[in-house]
Amino acid sequence: MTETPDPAPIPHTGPQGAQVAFLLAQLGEHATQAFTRRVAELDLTPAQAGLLRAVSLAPGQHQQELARRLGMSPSRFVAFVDAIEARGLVERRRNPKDRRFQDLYLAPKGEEAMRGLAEAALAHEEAICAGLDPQERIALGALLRRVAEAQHLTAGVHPGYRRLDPGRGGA
Amino acid sequence: MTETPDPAPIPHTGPQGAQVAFLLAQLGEHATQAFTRRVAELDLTPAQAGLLRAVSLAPGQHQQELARRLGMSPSRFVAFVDAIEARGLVERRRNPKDRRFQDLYLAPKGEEAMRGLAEAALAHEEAICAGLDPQERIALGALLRRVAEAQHLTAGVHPGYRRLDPGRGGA
DNA sequence: TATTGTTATACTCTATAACTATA
DNA sequence: TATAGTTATAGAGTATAACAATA
Repeated sequence: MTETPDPAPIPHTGPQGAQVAFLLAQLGEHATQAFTRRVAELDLTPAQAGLLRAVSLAPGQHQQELARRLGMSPSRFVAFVDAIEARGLVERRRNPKDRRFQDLYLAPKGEEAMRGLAEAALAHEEAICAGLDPQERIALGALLRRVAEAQHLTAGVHPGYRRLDPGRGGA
Repeated sequence: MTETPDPAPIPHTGPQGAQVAFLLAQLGEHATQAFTRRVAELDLTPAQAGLLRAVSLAPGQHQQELARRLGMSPSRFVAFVDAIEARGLVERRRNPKDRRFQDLYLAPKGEEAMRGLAEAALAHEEAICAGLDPQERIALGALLRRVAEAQHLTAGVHPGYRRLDPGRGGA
């Protein structure tokens, strides 16, 4: 009989050969989904949260610059910003020195959203780290930073924005 | 020219509030992409690798059972298996006791692919853990397992198979 | 002429739902 | 009648490429 001999689910990688790598992929996916649900309570997607944060960090960037950073095509970025602007979270302003540019600024409602996002991020961190004591969290953070550094992910690659690099479809 | 005032990229989460959670998301995405490129050298996608592994672990499961485990809809699973069967990696066999079932078995070329995947998984693990010494790898694995356990991810949720839970789009 | 932003078209991917065979 | 598998249709999401405005 077949009767599902082992009910253990199927990781995409052999747990024997790739323990840490698989755990990272699994937990990363989980963390991303959890964050997605959390910002959904603020009626935001992770990409929208990323844009608000980017604009908040450096107001006045123009669209193509932001699109490139978020890994979006310029054409997609237009509709993306349309929706956020329609909700009054960001403002487009023509750059007076070069009227081709549309510079983005945080609107008052956008700053309010940023405060909500900061709270959400804290709660998210707390939820993900549940089960670890403060020392362990520090140790884990340090190890993860080491790995990220070794992988040359020095700052941030904004997971979840791009689908797959078009130039990577090797072999 | 605007000259990109600060070259710092944009994480989707504030690095202040969510250090560990963000690192997990970032590294998980990175690990998944690296694995995707690696199995692409074997002309496989992560989902295909997952199916081969699932069939290898428990031969003779029928399609809907496998589809459910991999988080795919049955209809999508058909074309998915078609491609893998056409390449001679798996075999469909009608279950003689109940001819409605199509049971899946690994074909000889599929077993060969599994050996290649085992090698790839080892190399992948090594690449991801580069920069950590053996003790640190053990420590990191232990911490990650603790987190996974606390999140009730006891075994494996096969990241990268599903796009987003359809029932999760909460307000 | 070159570049930003925008729009329009086409394409890929996926799920929903109808259909066939078996029980 | 109910279930496994299959097929067909429709929908969402995306990128590529054409277009308009500004430099």
